[in-house]
Amino acid sequence: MARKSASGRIGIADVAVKAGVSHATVSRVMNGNFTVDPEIAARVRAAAAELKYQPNPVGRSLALGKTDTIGIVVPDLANPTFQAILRGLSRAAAQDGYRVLIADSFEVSSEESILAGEARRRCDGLVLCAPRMSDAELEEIAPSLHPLVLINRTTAAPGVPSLVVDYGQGVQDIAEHLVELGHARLAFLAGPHGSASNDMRLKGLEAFMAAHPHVDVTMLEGGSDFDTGHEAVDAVLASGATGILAFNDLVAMGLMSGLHERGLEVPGDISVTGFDDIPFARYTTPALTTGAVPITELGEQAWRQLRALIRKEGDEPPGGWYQPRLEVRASTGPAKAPRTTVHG
Amino acid sequence: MARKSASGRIGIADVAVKAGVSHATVSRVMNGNFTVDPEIAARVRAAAAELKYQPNPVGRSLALGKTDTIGIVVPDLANPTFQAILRGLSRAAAQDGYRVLIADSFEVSSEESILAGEARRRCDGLVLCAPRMSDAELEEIAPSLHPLVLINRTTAAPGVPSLVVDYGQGVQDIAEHLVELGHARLAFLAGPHGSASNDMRLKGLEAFMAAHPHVDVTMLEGGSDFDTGHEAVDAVLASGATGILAFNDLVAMGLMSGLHERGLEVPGDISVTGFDDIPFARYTTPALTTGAVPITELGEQAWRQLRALIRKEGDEPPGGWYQPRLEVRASTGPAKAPRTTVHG
DNA sequence: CCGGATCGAGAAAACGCTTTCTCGAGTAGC
DNA sequence: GCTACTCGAGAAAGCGTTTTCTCGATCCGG
Repeated sequence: MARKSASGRIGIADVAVKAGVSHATVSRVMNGNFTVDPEIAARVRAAAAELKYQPNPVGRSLALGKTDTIGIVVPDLANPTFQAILRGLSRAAAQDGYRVLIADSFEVSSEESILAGEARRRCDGLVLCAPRMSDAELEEIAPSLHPLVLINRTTAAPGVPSLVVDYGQGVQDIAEHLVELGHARLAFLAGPHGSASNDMRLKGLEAFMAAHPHVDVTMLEGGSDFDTGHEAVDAVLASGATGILAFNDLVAMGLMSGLHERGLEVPGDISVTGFDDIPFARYTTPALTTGAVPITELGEQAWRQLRALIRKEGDEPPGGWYQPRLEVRASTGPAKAPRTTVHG
Repeated sequence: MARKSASGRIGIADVAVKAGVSHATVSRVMNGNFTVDPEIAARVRAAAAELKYQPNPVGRSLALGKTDTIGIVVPDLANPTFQAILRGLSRAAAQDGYRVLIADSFEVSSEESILAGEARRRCDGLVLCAPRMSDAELEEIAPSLHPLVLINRTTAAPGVPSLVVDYGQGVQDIAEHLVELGHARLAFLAGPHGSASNDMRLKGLEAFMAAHPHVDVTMLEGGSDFDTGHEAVDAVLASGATGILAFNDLVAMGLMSGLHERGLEVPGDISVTGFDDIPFARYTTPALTTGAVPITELGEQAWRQLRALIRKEGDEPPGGWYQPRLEVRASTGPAKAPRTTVHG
């Protein structure tokens, strides 16, 4: 516990002494309570200014029962998608005087739940970003995490808004685009196992395949980063596909880089598409055709939802559903004459 | 104030009642204090488990005078360099049970100082990332921010470790590389005004120019993002330079993209270099020659420094100086026959 | 068998703040 | 001129912990 007094930092008590009033009065002045004599208020303000007094947020939080902080749990801070969400969230929250505490689970889904709980306890609310945990686990802990907003994940637990991108429709749009360009053999470079957004893409592809029985779609194992794409070159070539749907832009970039090393032309030999439309997608060579998701906006929306929950406002429509927009750039083009399997 | 009791959440008091002991004993048990009867301890633990009790971090922070949180202030969260630092910092801090609070100043240097102070008060320490504020201002507020670690910036204020990348040497290495390839006309696409790391690059170039009076170096206005590079195409071409040192990888990527649109070959017509070696640099086409900085490691080191300060250990050597490593990739090549000014 | 040392746990103070409660002083009303 | 009411500010409680203080009980040696 406590040294005799003053932990070095100056507190409300020091101001009170200097101004010759009580703590209570100082607090009242600092919080703009007008039931205090203007002359005294001025004296207090002067004392506070002179001592450069700034209220201790921890004491404040304890008394007020709020921290003016929200938490965000992401599976991988290295992923530009989550960075963008974080950015949007942070900016939006900052405008309302809230700060963001980050918790990176490093894709360890077993830790996620504890991490979320711990983060939540320090904050007034939580954003759970594409959690990898099971539906059952999510549903179980959701109530204890309230106010809670989910991104790219839904739950049966009540009162939890979800912001989700319709990846299923997105991949269908991309696949359609490739088919229109004459590609008859497609390949999908899948994302991480257990990723809900990957499942949505898979479902979308199933729908696509049902609607286009004549199109051949190969499923390939994958991941979510450059290296995944780069290492997938052999598998992609072996598939004989001429139109490749990469899990996201990162994978697509890795793949394009790998194809380039093999001397293959994009889109001359093979068309490549990404997903997300991260800022870099516009500047690859060739510029990447992708499913554009307003990622930063997603973060902003997450804050709005969370804010409504924190303030117990009911007026914010709960959750939201984002449609990716097909962004056609230079990495896709007409299919060549049907290729046979080529060994790289 | 306060409602009668229990704000919904269960507290130490509830556990105490259920276990039939005092708050104090519960606290002792939770904190592994062994001066408590094992039988009672078990009872407390059982009660705690049954109620799913988790200590309130705010109350804990107030009593302990620590928050187990550190803050980081960055000028722009959209910048991959700062993202990487954040990632390294977050990961390293997490391993020691600390969380990271982020504060994005959005390049508004006037806000930086207040932002830093506010963030600091909520945390046990602060990392100030390439602050844009003036030397005087930095030196003035530094003491009130202690424990404080600076990245890419130094200050005369005592007790403030600095982790700085030797951008000056880095650009010199890159410039040398270009000269060795036969380039006699270089151009530097500068970074943001007021950025200390830009100043360091400028100093490095001055040294280079002094050592290479026969090499022509044009200074061009710039910034730190894609668009800066993209928009600089005209200026670059007008300069007649064949070797371009972009402020960082982002600018280089934007520039390459712009050159590509103009039908110019990199490195055939013009060699382009970046700085930082962000993950994307390896995957551009052509892959980007750049000055590689161990950015994530910088974040980790920042935590080590900060931790030493927080724990009041003296054994951590204060600060550090990072040498960029020239990473030669495909975006640089032999100079063509000297070009005359070309209009794009 | 008794006194001093030991030990374990409850009571209470402290962390720094906000807010209710309380009470004295000033003011208006009759 | 005295009561009733208002207003402003100090006292104190409370937020949820940790930790010192205190004290009864146990234990040991003399």
